[in-house]
Formats: sequence, C-alpha cells, structure tokens
Amino acid sequence: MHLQMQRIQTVLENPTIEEAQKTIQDGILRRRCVVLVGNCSADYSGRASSRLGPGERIVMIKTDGSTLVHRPRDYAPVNWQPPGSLFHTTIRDGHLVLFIYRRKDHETLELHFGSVIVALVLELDDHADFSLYASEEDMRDAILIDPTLIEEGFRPARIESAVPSGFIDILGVDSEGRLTVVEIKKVTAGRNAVAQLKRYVDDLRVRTGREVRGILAGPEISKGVQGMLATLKLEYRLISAKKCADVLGRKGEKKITEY
Amino acid sequence: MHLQMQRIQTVLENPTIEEAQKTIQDGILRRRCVVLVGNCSADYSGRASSRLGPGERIVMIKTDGSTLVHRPRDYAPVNWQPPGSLFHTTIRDGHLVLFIYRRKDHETLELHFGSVIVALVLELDDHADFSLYASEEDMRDAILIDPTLIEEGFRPARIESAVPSGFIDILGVDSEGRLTVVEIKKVTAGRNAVAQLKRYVDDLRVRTGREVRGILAGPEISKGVQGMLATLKLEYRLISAKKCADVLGRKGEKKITEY
DNA sequence: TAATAAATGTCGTTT
DNA sequence: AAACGACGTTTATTA
Repeated sequence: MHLQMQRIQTVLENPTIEEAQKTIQDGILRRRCVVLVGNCSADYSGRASSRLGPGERIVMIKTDGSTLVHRPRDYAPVNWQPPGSLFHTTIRDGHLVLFIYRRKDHETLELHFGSVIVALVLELDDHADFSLYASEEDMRDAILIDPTLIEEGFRPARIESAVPSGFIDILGVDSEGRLTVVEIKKVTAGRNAVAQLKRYVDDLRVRTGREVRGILAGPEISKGVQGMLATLKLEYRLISAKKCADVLGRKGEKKITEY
Repeated sequence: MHLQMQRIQTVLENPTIEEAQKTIQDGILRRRCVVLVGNCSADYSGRASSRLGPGERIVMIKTDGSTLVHRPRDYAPVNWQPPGSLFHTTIRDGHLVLFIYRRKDHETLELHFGSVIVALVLELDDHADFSLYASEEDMRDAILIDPTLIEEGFRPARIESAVPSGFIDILGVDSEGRLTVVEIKKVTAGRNAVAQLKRYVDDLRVRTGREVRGILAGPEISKGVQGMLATLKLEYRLISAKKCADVLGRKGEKKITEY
C-alpha cells in the first residue's frame, strides 16, 4: 500500500459569488488549475474586439496563466488568453468579474459571472513526455507506397532484408541502379542509428562488392549527427509523420472507393 | 421571481472507475458536456501518431462530439478530436477506457484513466451571439492611417462628408484621380448598405458631373449582395477587424516609442 | 528580437 | 470534393 500526500482538490457546487471569488482568487495565486462553470459574458479587446453575451460556459485557467473560455460546442475556445497572462478578480454588482490581461498586444479579456455552477481548484501532477510520430511500420508502408518520399527514381526491392549485423528496413535501387539501404527512425535519429546504417552498408559492400548508398530516413536527427553522416558518406532524408500519414491516408481512401 | 427548471448537473468527487464510467457514458449519450479530471494516458493515431504517458489532466467532451485533453499548462490541448467524433467507453483492467473515433482521416484517440479526481456532466444553456469586430471608427482610422487597405494609390480627402442622402464615411481620390466614396461596415454588409452607397455615389455624380467610384469596405457581405454590387457597378473591399487592429496597433506602438 | 515555416492546424467560402 | 485564404491563428526555429 502506498502512502500518498493528500492533495486538496477544491470542488464547489453552486457556490455563492463570494465563495467562488475567494476560492478561485486563492487558486490562481497558488498557481493551481482553475475550472469555472457558470453563466458568464465575455468581452475581448486587443488585436481585435469581440463581445459574447451571457451564457453557460466552461472556463479553464491553467498554471502558466493561459485561459480558455469554452462554449458547450465547438473545438476551439470562443475566447482565450495565451500563457503569461495576468489576473485580477473582483465582485461588482453581485457579479464575479475576471480581468485577464496580456501585456503583449495590450490584450484584455473580461469575464462577468452572474452565477457559478461548479468551481474547481486542482493541483495536477503531470510531467509525462509527449511524443508525436508515425510508427516505423507506418513509415515503411508509406515509403513503399510512395518511394519518392526517399527520392525521385528510388525503387524499393526488399524489406527486412537480413545481413550479418541485422535487418535492413528497406533495400532498394536508386535512379542510377545503385544499391540503396534505407534505415527508418520514427523518432529523432542519434549516433547509434547512423552506426547501425553504416554497418548495414558495409555488410552489403562486402557481400556484393558494389557501391552501396545509405539513407537515414526520419522526422529529425540529433545535433551533430549531420557531421557524422557526412564523414561516413551517408545521407539523411527528412520524412515527417504528417507526410507518411498523408500517403497512408490516401491509400486508405483508395481502398474504400476501389471496391 | 423566476421559476426555473432545475437542471441536474452531476458532480462526482473521487468516484470509483465504475461510477465514473457509468456517469460519463450516460452523459455522452444524452449529449451533455462532460468534464473528466484524473490520471490518464493518451494515444492518438490518424493523420499522425502520438503517445502521452500517465499524468493528471482535464478532459472535456462537448455536445458536438469535439474532445479536448488539456495538461495543467499550455494554451493548446495536448490531444484532441474535432466535432463529429464517436465515443465508446469501457472498463479494462480496472481502467476507464475512452475510445474517441473520427471517420474522416480514420483518427482514433484512446484515453486510459487509472483514477478519476472529478467527473462533471453538465447541461449548459448557451445560445448567445458572438461578434468579432473592430468599431467603425477604428476601421475608419485604420484606413486613414493606411489607405492601401482600400487599394494601392487611394488617397483619403474628407471624412463625414455631407451629401443630400447622408454622410460619406470617407471621400477620396483613387490612383487615377477618380472621386471615390468609401462606405464602411463593421459587420456583414447587406442590401441596405449597398443602397446607401449607391445614393452617395449618385449624389456626388449629380453634384460634380464627374465619374464616381463606390467602394463598400467591411469584414463580410451578405449572400447575394455580390450580384447587387456588380449590377450597380459598385465594388467591395474586404477589411477584417484583424487588419484594422494591426494598423492601429502599429500606430499605438509608435506612440509609445515616439516620446 | 524579428522573420520564417509548420501545424493532427481549424474553419470558412468558392470552384 | 478540392482548393484557397483567413485566423485575436499558435508554435517553434532561425537569422
């Protein structure tokens, strides 16, 4: 059984305006996440101007000062303020008033709450890494479908081709008939990826006695790897997750319309 | 005193996974707004792929099927699904699992909640109009500061110029010396705005005996007004609130640095 | 700090 | 359905 520091997550249901003001004021000061659900109007002035009459919405204030006003529908917030904004809360005419100010562009967002349905003050623990990528298999499929992702004239021949030092992702021939090894990395490629590719190329040179090109394909390479590639006479081809998804998406659509 | 239908806004604090699942399942089915705060991981696959390890986040599911996963910081959601998405909730290995699927682009977002801190099911009433604009005076000022907003070579001469049928917003001369009437509309311009402009142009033609151009300037024109403009040989120039704010902002910055 | 390019861009309108 | 442009675009990278 784990011992765990009990964090206090404030949850107010149908609080008075005074309760709500005190609670969120404190929450903002302590750099907590604040969620306010209630009837409010919103006025923005800055790069443009906007006015939104009263209605029930969800307002989110984050630890970095970013603020979002969400209506019950639509992906995008109807009003917002980017990170680094400054806050002032007060009560005027029985309404909870929130000023959210951004120095850059002198932007102000003013929210007037006539009533609060729910107020949350949350201490959230979130330090996980976020990674965005196409899977290595996705990328391989994309290259097989559209070899120009590697270069014009590239013709893939084999996948998972076995050589002494491992399995070559894609083995093909370039526009001038040269054997070409493609090593795919779905995330940032480092020195070990380059070393791997070098071993494959060397293995094939020994086996065939022919010239062999080595191409590292992926969304990004680490700092300094560019020089290592040049030294080893290997090449790099940028392939983004988006490009691969595009190619695979097109294929997917075709599948549907073909039958 | 108003009688008001009491809407039930569900608020669960530290619910069990089972309670949470039942509640949000029902909420989604009834097309309510659902807010889930808790420890979850997120996996996305579609136009790209992404993986986010466990951490405490705020998930918002809206009535139109749009879904947002927000970390404690940053303006943008870390994961999302646009409107029109389909939902499936289940419990697996003691985790609350949410599948959010979007037909277009075959996109899937999968959320695994290990624990739920707060679950809200909200029936929000929000039908207010949202208007984004620059004031007509702002727009006039912007055009006077940067007449190329109307067109290259336009030179404003007078504002609020009186003619029999009213006051001309901006009267000027185009690059070829032709008298040019600018009628500003801060919101969508309809048939009456065009009629107004036509009267101004006719008034000036009678008074001066010269050729007169008429330009309607604003963020948008109503359906069908394009044809009316063509018939009357009047023109339309799109001027957005943003453009005006940009011009005025530049002026504002100048003001600061000038002194 | 300013300019440039990418984004799971989104969201309209027009062709 | 595809193409084009605007957005309070936001965001990160580079000069």
